[in-house]
Amino acid sequence: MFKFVPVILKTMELNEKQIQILTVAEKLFAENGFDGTSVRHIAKEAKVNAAMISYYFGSKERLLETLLVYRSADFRMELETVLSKRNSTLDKVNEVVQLVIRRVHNNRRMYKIIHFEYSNESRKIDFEDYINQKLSNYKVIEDFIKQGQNEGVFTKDLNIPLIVPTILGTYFNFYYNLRFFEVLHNITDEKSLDNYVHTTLTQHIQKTIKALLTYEN
Amino acid sequence: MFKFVPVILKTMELNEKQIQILTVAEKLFAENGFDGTSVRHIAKEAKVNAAMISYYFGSKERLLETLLVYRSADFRMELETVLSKRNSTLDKVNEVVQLVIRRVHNNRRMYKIIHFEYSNESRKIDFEDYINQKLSNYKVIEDFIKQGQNEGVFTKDLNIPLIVPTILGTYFNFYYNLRFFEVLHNITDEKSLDNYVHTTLTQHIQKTIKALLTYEN
DNA sequence: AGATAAGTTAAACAAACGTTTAATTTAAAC
DNA sequence: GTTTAAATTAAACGTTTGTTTAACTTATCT
Repeated sequence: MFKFVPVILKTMELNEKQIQILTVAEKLFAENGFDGTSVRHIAKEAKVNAAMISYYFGSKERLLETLLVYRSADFRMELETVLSKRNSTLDKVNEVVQLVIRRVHNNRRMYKIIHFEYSNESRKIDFEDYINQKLSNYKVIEDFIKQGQNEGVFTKDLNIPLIVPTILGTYFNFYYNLRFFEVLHNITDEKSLDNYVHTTLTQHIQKTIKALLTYEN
Repeated sequence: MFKFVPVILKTMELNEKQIQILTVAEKLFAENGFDGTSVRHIAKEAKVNAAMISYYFGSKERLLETLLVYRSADFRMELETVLSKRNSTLDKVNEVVQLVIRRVHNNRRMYKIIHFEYSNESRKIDFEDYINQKLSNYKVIEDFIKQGQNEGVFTKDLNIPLIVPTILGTYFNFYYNLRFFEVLHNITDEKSLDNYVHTTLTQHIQKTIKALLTYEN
């Protein structure tokens, strides 16, 4: 008769096996792209039968959507926590940059998938959650910068919507050309990559943003 | 008996039909990814028989390699021309940024393909030309910045290899999230996109880089 | 323990993939 | 004008694709 078909709701109660599949899928999607990754490849690496993916997620596309929701946790809260601390405005800039870089570095695989699939018109993936989260985060940043401008700490002549792209872009252009930069920077393994990102790269971006925010022509 | 198989040499003599195929392929690869684009799709859009692609390029992968070589013209020369002009160091910064952005914006589709396929380990595409060109361009930039430091115009405390990623990254993070930014910036068609990139976005990046280069802690 | 639902599997499905073949048309050379 | 090579085509090749089916095992519940 009727068979049970698991439907993943907004509540997202995922069992171990589902998380296992999502983790493997994220890795393979980021490495080989969505179209470059087959359901059988995911299944093999996750040590499950290929039919389990249709069974649990409905389809390969719904698997990706589930992954994006699963990884899109509450970044806005973290952001507001940092901004509500009682330190100087310029120290807050440092902390925000550090937080953002730590966040995107941890989720770099998911972001790579988004960057590639989001501008793909033949894809029917639902990116609404991603966009709403991005807009919400932007508003927090915008408020912070306008406040800094009113305090007289930041220059008035700023293109606020382009500040976040400078932060994220520097990171991702580094990441997307990693095979080029690892030669220049002695990055040999995951650990040295983490270390480089969290020290040298973060410092470069912090300095860039502080310079931009305080630059007077 | 033996059939003629065109081999594309370093000299790259491409006939009209080959260029037609390359142009369509570039568009589709950038839109749907390498794996998301089928040979039949390219053939249909370019109005040639699908077998012509194997006939002219050997394989789908060799088609991509040919495209990359075809698009990798002499950027280094342009760069050196700008840097040899007799204007101020800070004006040169503006000109270099403008040149770089114009260049990557014109070739944004090719760069998108590279960003996605370059970090794809299952791909056997040959990126040697791209890497060598990138290294060569980096050396020119490095020399210019060190010279500016010696002149006392730029700060000594700089991470030179990360300056180019800040320029390119800002552009590409904007481009990869275009569907997000076009809402904020009133970008409706190709023309308004070009205009935005060559004025507002370029100015933002110019200011960012000048601020960074002259920033003293 | 027996009944019902959930989980798991190998096999099969049609569709799409990149590439090759062989036949034919078009162009170039003499 | 005949010959030879290049260009073009439809059809077929063998794989691989995402998904479904139906049979089976395991777990849950009364």
